[in-house]
Amino acid sequence: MTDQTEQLVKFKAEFFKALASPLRIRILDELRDGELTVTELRLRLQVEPTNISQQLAVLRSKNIISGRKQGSNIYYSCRDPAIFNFLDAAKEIFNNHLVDIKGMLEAL
Amino acid sequence: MTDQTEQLVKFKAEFFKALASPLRIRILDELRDGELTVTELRLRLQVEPTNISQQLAVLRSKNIISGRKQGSNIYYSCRDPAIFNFLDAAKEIFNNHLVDIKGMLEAL
DNA sequence: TGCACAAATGCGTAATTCCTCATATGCTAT
DNA sequence: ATAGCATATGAGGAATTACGCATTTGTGCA
Repeated sequence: MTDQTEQLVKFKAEFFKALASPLRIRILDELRDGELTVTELRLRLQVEPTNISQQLAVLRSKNIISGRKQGSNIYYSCRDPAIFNFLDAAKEIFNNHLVDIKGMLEAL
Repeated sequence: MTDQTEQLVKFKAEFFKALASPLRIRILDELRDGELTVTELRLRLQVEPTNISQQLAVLRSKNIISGRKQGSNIYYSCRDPAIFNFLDAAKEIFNNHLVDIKGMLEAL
């Protein structure tokens, strides 16, 4: 395995890790329709602003979102709409058969 | 947010978490061309068999791979080829602009 | 039965992650 | 300047994860 391939695999893993959090997925889902501030996110998701900030920092560090500063607010948005396709593709895989969603729903 | 949506988000996160490991990604890449045993995987990846077994257990627990027992060997394979499309889709996103691959390659 | 190999499991430790609290920075308006 | 809001950052604890080692289970063969 070459160094470059190894680096690429690491980057892939980092990318997946960035998505591997319920709160971060919910944040990204909220950003589907456009940019939002921390305050708006916190109101919609009912989560501590500090927590929102930290998860945004994770997504920022992986270049998944970016912030536009205006006044005392920062408007966050997704850098690449392909991310949303990606999240939806995950759902497709669930629907296929990977996860026993049927069992999950029945258990509720 | 309904309970069902919340559960779905958790499942998504779990799924991404399963992919968020360089070793697990490498294992899946090896399984692209067909099933392999732990021994074959360990020889190809140069990793302790225990470690391989553990990562296979993670992938198994998320229903991403499954094992077929034959004699004293267990042949592992990916349950859904869509997984590979999924991994490749991640690469597409990198190529777009999410991760600064160019900088990464130059740093080598 | 006993031995050798394949694979899984349990345990211990170091590292990481999530979340909360407290504090700091930056902007706005008075 | 000072007060107040928006956001970020740092420290801490609880929970989770990764990896190595030792042990166990299961299979095939002498």
